[in-house]
Amino acid sequence: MNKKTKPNFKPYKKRSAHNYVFEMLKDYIISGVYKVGDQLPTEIELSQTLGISRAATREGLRELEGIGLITTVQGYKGGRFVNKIDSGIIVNGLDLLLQTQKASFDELMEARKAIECITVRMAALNRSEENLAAMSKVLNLRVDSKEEFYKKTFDLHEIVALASQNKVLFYIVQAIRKLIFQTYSNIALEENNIDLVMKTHYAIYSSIKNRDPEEAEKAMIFDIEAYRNLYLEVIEKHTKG
Amino acid sequence: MNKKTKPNFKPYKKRSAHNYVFEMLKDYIISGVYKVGDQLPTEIELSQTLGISRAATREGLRELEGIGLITTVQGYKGGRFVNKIDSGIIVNGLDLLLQTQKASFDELMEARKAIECITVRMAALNRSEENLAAMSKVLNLRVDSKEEFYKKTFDLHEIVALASQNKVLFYIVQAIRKLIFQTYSNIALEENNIDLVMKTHYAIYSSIKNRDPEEAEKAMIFDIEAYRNLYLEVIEKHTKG
DNA sequence: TTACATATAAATGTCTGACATAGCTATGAT
DNA sequence: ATCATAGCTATGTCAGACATTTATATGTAA
Repeated sequence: MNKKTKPNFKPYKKRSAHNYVFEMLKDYIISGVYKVGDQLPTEIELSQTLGISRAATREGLRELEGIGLITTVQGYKGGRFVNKIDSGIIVNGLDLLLQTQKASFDELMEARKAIECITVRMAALNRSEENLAAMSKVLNLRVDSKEEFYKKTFDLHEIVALASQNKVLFYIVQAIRKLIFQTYSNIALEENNIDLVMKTHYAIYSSIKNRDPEEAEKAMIFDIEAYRNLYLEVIEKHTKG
Repeated sequence: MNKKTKPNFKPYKKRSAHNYVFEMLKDYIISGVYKVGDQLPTEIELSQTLGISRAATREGLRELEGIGLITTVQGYKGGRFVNKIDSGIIVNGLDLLLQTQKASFDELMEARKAIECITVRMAALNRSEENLAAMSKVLNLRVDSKEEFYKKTFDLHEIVALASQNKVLFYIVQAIRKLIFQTYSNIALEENNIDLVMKTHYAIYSSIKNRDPEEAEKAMIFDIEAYRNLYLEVIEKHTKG
């Protein structure tokens, strides 16, 4: 038997201590033993229970923190707490990726348009009555500040994506939208722009209600391009002023 | 001034030691000071340079490992090495998300179809001559094993996504495809299936060459649904046998 | 010469135990 | 009532020793 082809038998399952902590807690969190908001055992408890030093235990916990599964809080009543697992868990990775690969604002908006358009079409075909009710409720909300209006906009798009009845698309749309708003922040809407956005949102709602994918897509395109243009205008002003 | 509204002034930027290590190295990696494959300074060097204990340094490194930026290798010629930043960096997060939210195989395939269809349409409109040449080269490759055929299939879809000229879509398509193949592994293709797939791939290539988005989308749908059906057949057999 | 065993080197991995710090809570003085 | 303070409980940090891993170099025997 050649040296090169000799199989490299490894001892049965000899993981490092820190990795053991990481994998074990990850599994517990994924399988729901620890739920959102739950506090993990303290470092000391964990290390004593597992027979692993505090240092190695902390390394495992730090890796969990890296992938976004837990949050660490120092001080009295502090500890490690299980995060909610939502689209946020891919936003950082996507951000990192697009930053290093130097993706442009236009590419991001184009991708958003492409994906959110197909999503709104599916929403028009698959929406439930509850989805409609939720959209209607959000549309009829009175808002008193721009912040509330942004929130309302975010919520509406979220329900639309949800109405597609496809979780994968839902989370991807959410992630892209979050990334756009966190990277390029919110534009300063003028009163007349608010009116325009509200009309467009109502058009999206109507066409979804009428199960009309063509119209829904048109309205969505209009909405997204309006945002894009507003953003570019603001940029324009800034670079000039 | 009320207690509740009293601003909580924090000392100017007092980060924890481990977080300092994490952020600093992250910035260096993102900005390209450390490039793909580069070895970071050893723990000891880092901790001595920064005046931070080895334990805290290791925690920061472990967090970097969590987000997928570096890989740790033990032993002689070991160390910490900078990873390639590609779609892989979001695959784990997406996997985690879909696992906990219990997204189905069908939802994943449907999302893939939706996104890869719009991507192939854009490819048909935006493809460059280089893209065509790359596709042609892959299509004409002789393959001797199923593994090589899988690789070939993967490469073709990758070039198609690239031809859309949109990095965001490219990475999202890649991430979804990787997730599908790593989760549901590869189906056992029969000889006649290979022929079918090759014909379909050629149809995708032709329609992109002809700048025909409609035909390109049709071919892509055919390709994806064929894969889906083959997979379901295999599952069927397994549950019966 | 070749194959195999062994030593070495250079990195990460682990452990212990002490002390520092953060931040909510309760207590007591004004 | 308000403010300062001490205490509690968690994480944060440190120093220093020793263990483990693994490629490479070295030596040894067939």
